[in-house]
Amino acid sequence: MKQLKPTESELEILNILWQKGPSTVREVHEVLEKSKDAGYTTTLKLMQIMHEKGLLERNTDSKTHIYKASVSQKQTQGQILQRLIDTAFNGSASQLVMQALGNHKATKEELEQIKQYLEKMEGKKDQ
Amino acid sequence: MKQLKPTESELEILNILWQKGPSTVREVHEVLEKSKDAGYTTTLKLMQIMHEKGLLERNTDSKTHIYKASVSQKQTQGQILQRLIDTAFNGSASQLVMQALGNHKATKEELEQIKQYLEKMEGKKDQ
DNA sequence: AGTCTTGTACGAATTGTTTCGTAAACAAAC
DNA sequence: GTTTGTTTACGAAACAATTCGTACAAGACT
Repeated sequence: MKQLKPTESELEILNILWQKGPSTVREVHEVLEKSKDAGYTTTLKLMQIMHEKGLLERNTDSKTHIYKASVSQKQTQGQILQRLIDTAFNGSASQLVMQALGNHKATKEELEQIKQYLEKMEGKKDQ
Repeated sequence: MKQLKPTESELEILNILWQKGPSTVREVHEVLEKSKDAGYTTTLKLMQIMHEKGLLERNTDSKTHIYKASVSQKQTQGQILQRLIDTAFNGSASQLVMQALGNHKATKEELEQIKQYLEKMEGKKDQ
């Protein structure tokens, strides 16, 4: 499998497409604008490059092209985390997890959810 | 406080310095070499740039300079995670946590450690 | 002193990322 | 059918990150 490495800007776009599903450049751009200051053609160009790289697929049947992510959210997130764990967390996933929890004040419900998830994992390990 | 944003290569170097403490360029380079293919002067240049940016301090008393990280591990990790949560995890820290746990097959001990950490946090919340 | 080794400094080439101006295609509105 | 608006395409500029060649300094070793 290819090791595609989205840049920061590309990640923002991927994240939007993962949320919204297939979208036009304008739709993506309108979301992007809220958090970022860039022109329409900049977004367009980025998405064209992402298409060349294989990060996005597009349907060009109509004049207005429809783009969608061609990499899965799970897998991409996994790759990024793996790299981050290696480069900044000295290979320790649990260090990353605790740092994320500590800084971030999750709600009680979120914490509970994570705890259940942990128990499920421990259960699997014992079999 | 300034928002310093180490690049990927810079993070690798920071991570080494966080582990080893103050070190010479050669010491850092020798660790770096194991995981990466780059010449000595490349590492040197990187560390000089990091010094200019304020990411590293150095002692130039002797001919061979000694560098150390001037940003804290905790805070830097926190910033990076925050950015990552925003751009790739749609603002959800718990999504990141579960993804990290799921992909990464932590040891039983690590899982236990995280669970204890969670309980401690829940305890604090109730007060 | 002369050679060797190890180090820093500097500058430049290379590569990757981001940004946007401008032009051309196309359709809808007048 | 000409104007107006929306879209894609292309190219180049601006910026940032990475890499390394080369020169020079300093101490260590004959």
